[in-house]
Amino acid sequence: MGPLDSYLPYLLNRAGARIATAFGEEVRPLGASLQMWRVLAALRERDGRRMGDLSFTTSIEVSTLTRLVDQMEKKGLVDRRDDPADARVVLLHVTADGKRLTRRIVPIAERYEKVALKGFAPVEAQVLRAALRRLYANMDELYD
Amino acid sequence: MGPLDSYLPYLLNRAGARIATAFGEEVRPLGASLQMWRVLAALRERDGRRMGDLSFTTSIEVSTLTRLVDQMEKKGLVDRRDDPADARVVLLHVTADGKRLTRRIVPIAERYEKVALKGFAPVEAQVLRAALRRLYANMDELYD
DNA sequence: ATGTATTATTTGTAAATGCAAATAAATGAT
DNA sequence: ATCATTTATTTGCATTTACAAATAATACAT
Repeated sequence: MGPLDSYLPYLLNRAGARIATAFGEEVRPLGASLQMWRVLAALRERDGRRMGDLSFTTSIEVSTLTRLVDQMEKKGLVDRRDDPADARVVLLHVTADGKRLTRRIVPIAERYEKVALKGFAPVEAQVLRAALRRLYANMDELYD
Repeated sequence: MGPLDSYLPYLLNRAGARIATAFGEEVRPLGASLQMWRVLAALRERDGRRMGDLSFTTSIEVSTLTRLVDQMEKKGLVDRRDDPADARVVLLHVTADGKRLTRRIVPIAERYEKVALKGFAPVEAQVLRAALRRLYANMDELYD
């Protein structure tokens, strides 16, 4: 029907990709990537999480996450520990360096939030966030 | 500050990735991918476009696009032609098969639009689209 | 208690992506 | 007219990613 830039998936991807790229460039000098930031942000909410849990909350595929965590471990940002209760499980913990890095990224993330939402009233921003959550939930229905 | 799922870039990416994946699965049986559909949709708006132009309107990186178009050409969906006015330029044209495929994908794209926006009033959908365009434009300001 | 099914993570492998360099052609300045 | 600069596309290469298979450990049923 309409032109490409009226398609929601396109608009969504385009905007998402642009923010992701810009943000990624911003945190690269700190030795991090967007995905690493996601993991750090998830661990900031709750530390010592299992891989599957992290995969779910960050929306990073588990096999991708494994390799990402490999890198983060090499950089000394996180720590894989065994779960005493279940030997299959790996619990991921932030290190002191990881926390330091997190503290440096937080203000960048906040700035990006501002730049992306420039000209949006607070209500509009909340409406947008709500819409994106709804949209995400709607896609669940396709999995039956 | 808040939890990961209050960050706009995350919400955006998560929703975008989910739609992209689902849509991709849907069109794979037809021998297409999401990105191919983007190219076809752009050519449906206007045929005989140059690579750089297509890259811009589809938001697909030029080098990625080159290889994507290689595949599409092999499948007989599009046709690379020389621009008589400028020998550097490649003009991309849809073939009859490409048009046939496009006609088969259009209804799928429309269905996805509906599924993604289920429960949204038409106004809400338009507000969302406008917000995504604005957000995309806002990111331009970072390139100075 | 033993075998089967389930769950958690990792590894193999192939495809997609993006940056930078290479190629090729046009434009503009001298 | 010739050379340097810019523009358009492609290729080289390294990184990211995802699916599926492999590995390892628990849980469940008999």
